[in-house]
Amino acid sequence: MRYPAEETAEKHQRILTEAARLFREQGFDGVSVGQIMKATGLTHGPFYNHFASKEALMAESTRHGSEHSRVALDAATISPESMRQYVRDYVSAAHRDAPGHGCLLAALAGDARKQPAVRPAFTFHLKSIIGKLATHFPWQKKRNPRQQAIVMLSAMVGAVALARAVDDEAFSDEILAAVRTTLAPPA
Amino acid sequence: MRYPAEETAEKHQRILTEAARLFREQGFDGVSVGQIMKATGLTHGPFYNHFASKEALMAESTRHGSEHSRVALDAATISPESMRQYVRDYVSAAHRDAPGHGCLLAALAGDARKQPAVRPAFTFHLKSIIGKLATHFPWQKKRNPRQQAIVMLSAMVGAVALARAVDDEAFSDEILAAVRTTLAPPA
DNA sequence: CGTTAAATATGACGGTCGTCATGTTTGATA
DNA sequence: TATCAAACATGACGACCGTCATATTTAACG
Repeated sequence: MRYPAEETAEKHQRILTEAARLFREQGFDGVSVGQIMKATGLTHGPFYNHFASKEALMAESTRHGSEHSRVALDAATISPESMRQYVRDYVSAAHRDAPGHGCLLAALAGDARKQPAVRPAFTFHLKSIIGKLATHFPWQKKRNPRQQAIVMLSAMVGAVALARAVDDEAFSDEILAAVRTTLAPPA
Repeated sequence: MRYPAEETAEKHQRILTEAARLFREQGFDGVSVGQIMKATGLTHGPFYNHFASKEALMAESTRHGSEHSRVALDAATISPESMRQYVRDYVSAAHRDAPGHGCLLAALAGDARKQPAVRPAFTFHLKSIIGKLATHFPWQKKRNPRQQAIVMLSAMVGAVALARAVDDEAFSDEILAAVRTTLAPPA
């Protein structure tokens, strides 16, 4: 049956949203097309009415997630304190425990290396985040804000990735606390 | 044919070594048992004469790679300058371009999260590296060496992971240079 | 209003993977 | 020396995956 254009567009967005979540939770290879379609309430068949291939979906869902994340960071640029809070929230147990709703960079850096189709979107996203951090974070030393932003974001991404990989909750918390208090000590 | 015990032990080690390399290059899910056996010069059959399952191999190859890496870091603890050089070599283009011969943490952090069997070895390795860094790196400020070590290693791992994921060599180099010169500026 | 084609469900095909079964060879052991 | 079983090669089985084929329904369009 042919469906109204509005419903079709909604389903398209739902596929993108569910894919972005599942990919961050389980990795690109850890999720099948069928699982994604089931998560949207459809069967596996109509997938190719919406996307050319799984690769194309990976790329597009990365762009989709990137846009969402960049909007969130933009909201934090309104004040120095909200920028510090952004960093604290990033390097937090809540973010560690919700990869499906968290940052692309921390969840998919390892996968992006092996997926040529997603690397352009991943690269664009990383450049964008670094640029915003360099411009809006309240740096103590005024020299080399871009270099400081790169180091800070590397530590943020590394800390969350390691905290997620570790099998010892106290140790995981220690990693997050160390990086969090170093980068953005509480007021 | 039954083979001499010595040759069998050699093959066992070769499987471990090749698996550790391939897993770091392509991820746990990106390498099949058959590929690993082929890399050792055997067919897929005898795999189960050496390991109980692919999961068991993942865990054991992680322990194997961990031991290798810890020996390399121990060699660097002989002097403050060699510790700084260790950090410079870690955050380098050479390391970025050779994941198969590089650090477990940067190559497999994302995969370890999804593989319960490898998380104990991964956790042990991370704790070990942090402990050695905290003890032997020539910190400027004498306070909280462990916290500084955690932040430093997070930035190292994050920088290499991001530099590998990015589709722009100049940008990738910039990430490495920023973190390298911040953490261990050349003498 | 009649025609077209888009979106869907069901099902199937080829490939890959982890694992196991089987037969064979031969070092190790008693 | 005779027996045992470990290590190997070949092959197969069942499951899953990405993709495509087909038929059906019906919104959209001329």
